[in-house]
Amino acid sequence: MTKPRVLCVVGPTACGKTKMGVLLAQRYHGEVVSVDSMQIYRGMEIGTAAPTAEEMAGVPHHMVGIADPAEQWSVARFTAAADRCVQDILRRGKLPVLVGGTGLYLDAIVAGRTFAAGHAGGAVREQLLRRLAEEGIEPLWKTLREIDPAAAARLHSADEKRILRALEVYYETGRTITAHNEETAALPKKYNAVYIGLRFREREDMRALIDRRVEHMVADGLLQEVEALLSAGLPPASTALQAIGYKEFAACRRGEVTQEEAIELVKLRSRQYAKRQLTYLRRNGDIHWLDWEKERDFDKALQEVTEILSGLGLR
RNA sequence: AGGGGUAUAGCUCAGCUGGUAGAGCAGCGGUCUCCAAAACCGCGUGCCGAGGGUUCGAAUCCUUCUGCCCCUG
Repeated sequence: MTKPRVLCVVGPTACGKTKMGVLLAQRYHGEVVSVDSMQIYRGMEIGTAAPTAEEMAGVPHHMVGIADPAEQWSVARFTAAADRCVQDILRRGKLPVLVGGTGLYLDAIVAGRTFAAGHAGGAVREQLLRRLAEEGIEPLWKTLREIDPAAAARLHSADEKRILRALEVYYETGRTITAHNEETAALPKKYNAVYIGLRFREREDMRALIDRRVEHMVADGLLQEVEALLSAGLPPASTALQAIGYKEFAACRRGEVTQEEAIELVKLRSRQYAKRQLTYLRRNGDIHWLDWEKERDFDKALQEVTEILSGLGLR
């Protein structure tokens, strides 16, 4: 039995994934599944550059603006929900087009990866956090070294998040995270993914576009959007408030930075984010990269992608 | 015009009494299996403003010039 085919559009922020996703969905009779940890939240359209109804151009989009920002979504929850969308699209005989800025999420969906028990807010996690606050990370890291030496060796002793998670998996399941990871990594991928990557040949051109885009967001009312979100009374630790643009303007509202400083910070964080995305994607050797020269030329890009895909038997 | 101060990495600045320089931020590279737009790790990229002098040896001391800042007119 052959694995179902899915099309993936990847790349750093501001490189045209949204538009390319729509063009490809139109061309190949598909539907878009957004794979973005922040676009999933409602009321954050401007700052996350979520596709507008106009940009969607009639193509069905999934996983965009469907969650309350007060909710805590995570990789596990997201991938489970997104995969249901993918399955549904396939069942209806259409092509899933996964458009994603969140590399980990996309990988997890394509691999059909499952996550071990335990999650933020869980009893075990809370207890570990308490231990962290009281004792610091050293004792926790040493504990991990006892129960899962491989994980302790792999993780840097300052990596609190992953050390906690590794311990959590052990306490929740009685098995080490190393064992769990080895097992899931050995499973065949769930989907036959074709990757199209968008990026700029020159980093400077990407930066210029990011700067321009942030200015547009501000002009389009990013501040008001943040205001609305905050006045809705989000828990301060919300995942949604980790989004670039929101945390900076929240600081602006608290009077910690001026509006000008907030704008510059958003630009800075955005380009650092884009760099991390590029790093993450670099290890995936299956990506068909399209490099923009200065400006984005979607007509030309779509033509190139069509050639690539027809070579793979997609029409 | 006179007096004082300052000039060191892309930026802000350290560098005591002489031994060819180091922090933060930025930048670059990387890790990533439940907060991932997150978290964590690694890397210094330099004609120390220019010229001259003292010295075995000058970012450091002396001097001239140049730029910037402050004060007095």
